[in-house]
Amino acid sequence: MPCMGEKLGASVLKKLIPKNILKTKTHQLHDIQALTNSILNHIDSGHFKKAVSIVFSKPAPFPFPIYARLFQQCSSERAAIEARIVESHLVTFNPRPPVFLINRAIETYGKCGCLKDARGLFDDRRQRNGGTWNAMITAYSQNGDGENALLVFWEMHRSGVLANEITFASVLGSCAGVLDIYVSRQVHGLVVNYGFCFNAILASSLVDIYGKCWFMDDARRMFYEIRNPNAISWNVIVRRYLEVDNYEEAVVMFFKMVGTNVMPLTFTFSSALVACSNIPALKEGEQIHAVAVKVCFVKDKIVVNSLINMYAKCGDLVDARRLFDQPGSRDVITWTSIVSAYAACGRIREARKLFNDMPERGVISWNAMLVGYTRLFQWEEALDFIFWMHRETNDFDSFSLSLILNVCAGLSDILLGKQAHGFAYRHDLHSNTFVANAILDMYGKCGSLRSSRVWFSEMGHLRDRVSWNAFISSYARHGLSEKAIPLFGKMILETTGTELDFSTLLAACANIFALDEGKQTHAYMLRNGFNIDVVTRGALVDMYSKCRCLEYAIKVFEESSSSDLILWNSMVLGCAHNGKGGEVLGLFESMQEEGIKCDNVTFQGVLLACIGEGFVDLGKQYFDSMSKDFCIIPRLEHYECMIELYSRYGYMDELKDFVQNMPFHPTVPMLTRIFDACREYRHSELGEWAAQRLNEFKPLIPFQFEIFPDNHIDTL
DNA sequence: TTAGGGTTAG
Repeated sequence: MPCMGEKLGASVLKKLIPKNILKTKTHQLHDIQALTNSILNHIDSGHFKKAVSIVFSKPAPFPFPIYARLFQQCSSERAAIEARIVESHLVTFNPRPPVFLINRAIETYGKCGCLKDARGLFDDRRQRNGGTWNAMITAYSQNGDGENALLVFWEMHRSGVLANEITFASVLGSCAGVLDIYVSRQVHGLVVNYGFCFNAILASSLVDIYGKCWFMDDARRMFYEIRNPNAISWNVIVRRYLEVDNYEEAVVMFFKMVGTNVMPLTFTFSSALVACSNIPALKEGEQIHAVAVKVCFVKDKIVVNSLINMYAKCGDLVDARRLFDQPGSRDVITWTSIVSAYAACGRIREARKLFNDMPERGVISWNAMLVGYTRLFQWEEALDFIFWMHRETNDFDSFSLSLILNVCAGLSDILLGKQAHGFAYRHDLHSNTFVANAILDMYGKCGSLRSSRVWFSEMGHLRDRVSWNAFISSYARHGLSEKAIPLFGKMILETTGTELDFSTLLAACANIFALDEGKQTHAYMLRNGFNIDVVTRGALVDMYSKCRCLEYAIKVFEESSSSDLILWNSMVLGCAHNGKGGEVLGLFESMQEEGIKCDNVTFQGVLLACIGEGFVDLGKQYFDSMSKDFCIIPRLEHYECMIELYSRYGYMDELKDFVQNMPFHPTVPMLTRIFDACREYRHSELGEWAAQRLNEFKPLIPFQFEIFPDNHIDTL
């Protein structure tokens, strides 16, 4: 029953409004209500575009929440056309739409990548509040236009509009894109002034920015200012340490994170495992594996793939294989990881068997096999593989092409090399620095100094220190050191005097044993007050050692107390090449005492020292401890050293045992060395075996195949 | 109502 008041009100209304108008209005209201319901039903049943298609069926405004809902749908579906329809309806039937809906529209356009539409709405100054500024800054920031985001932010700041935490989140995101440290520091100052520096999101963004700018001290300081770092904060610090190549610290931070009971993200696991792979740090990798088991991440494909890689790179192929063999889904990355694991450590047959079984292959899978062949100098097999690759796929990238050029260089096949050069040219890969240097190296190793010269000149701005070294080495290889000397002048002109360039120059001197020029360079640096950093010092040690001036090399080395591995390796190899085996072993001991982690180069020096000094048993001990104690997979050169060690001192039984248990077939130089040793020490059984294997090698196949069937462009 | 990090293979 309606009450008296309602009855009275209704009768007054009836008297005031003419009967027909009231009827129309009521009708319209009913219509809009029906249409609104219909729109909402369409959205709820997943037919959002159908909902938008009927908005103009009645010439009247909707309640504001309906527009908000429609914009929200447009955002999540990235539907630009629909967004324009909704905005058009909004402004047509609402002469002054509320600011919050304008902000929604700007956000929606931002999400759809329509920055011009967003800016059009933003530029109507009559309707703006703080949210409008935020929406515009976010729109630019999310579309990778950090510069404009920052410009709008400075305009906002100048206009006296107060920023909030959301504003800074977008602004800092833009700083991370622009990577301008001066601007970033100014924004950091404002975050502090506004009192937002305890906001974990903003502080994590600052950690991210400093890390991306390689200011890790600032990043670390910022990180420790976060009261309760969350999973993203930890993820940022681990990732940033990884990307500045500070792998140890990335691993340390991962374990600190685990200690605080914050659940690591998949991203964090993969970053920490990559860091372990690069050190390499097997024990820590195993501990991360244990954490992954504990928090039930071992079913995650990315974590499993990262674990396989970690085990493989740390030399634990057994565990890598165990993970690969366990039931669960494998993808192309899982397969490529295991193929690469076998190929990289010389077990090329097993790698190939797995490769043949792959359900699908990507360019990286092909490249991984090719890396295996080239590391073992199996040029013929590599070439067959390239032919097969060419038949099966068109997917070649700059990495494949660099490897193909290495194979051409290994085979000294300039015709094939020129075809590869033509292929690079046609596919616009020749301007990639790696490819360009591989082309230069190929011409040098194939003996075409003229082509080297032309290509070196064409490389122009692409030239780097690798190019200079490759170019100058090709002169040295041709016994034309004198002709290389005038190049130094040009090189100095081109690479205007930073320490890095001096190290290039010194490396070039070392390559051609130009002691005088090396000394002059050293003197020039001292006279002109150039800082001798660790890289230059390594180059000086290397140059003096190669030029048989070990006394100077030691002096330069001893002037520094650096623990840089490359510098120590330069000294180790320098002593090894100058027949100072005792000093090498002394340096190796000092490295252990000072906690400097050895790598494969150090062990090469150590094994060379054992050869020089006749320490056969000790050499074997060092060889075994490489993988056992140092997680370093022996490379071809280490196997060569062991063969030389046994051959030179007549340890024929040990030689036989060693050679027949190698994870790959011996190369021609290895077989030749074994054969010679067998003749010298009269070991007919092994000698016959070596001779038989040598006879199996056919002479190099003369050029008869067309890898790249199109006409090649001979740019030279 | 609106922010941050961004994955593994050569």
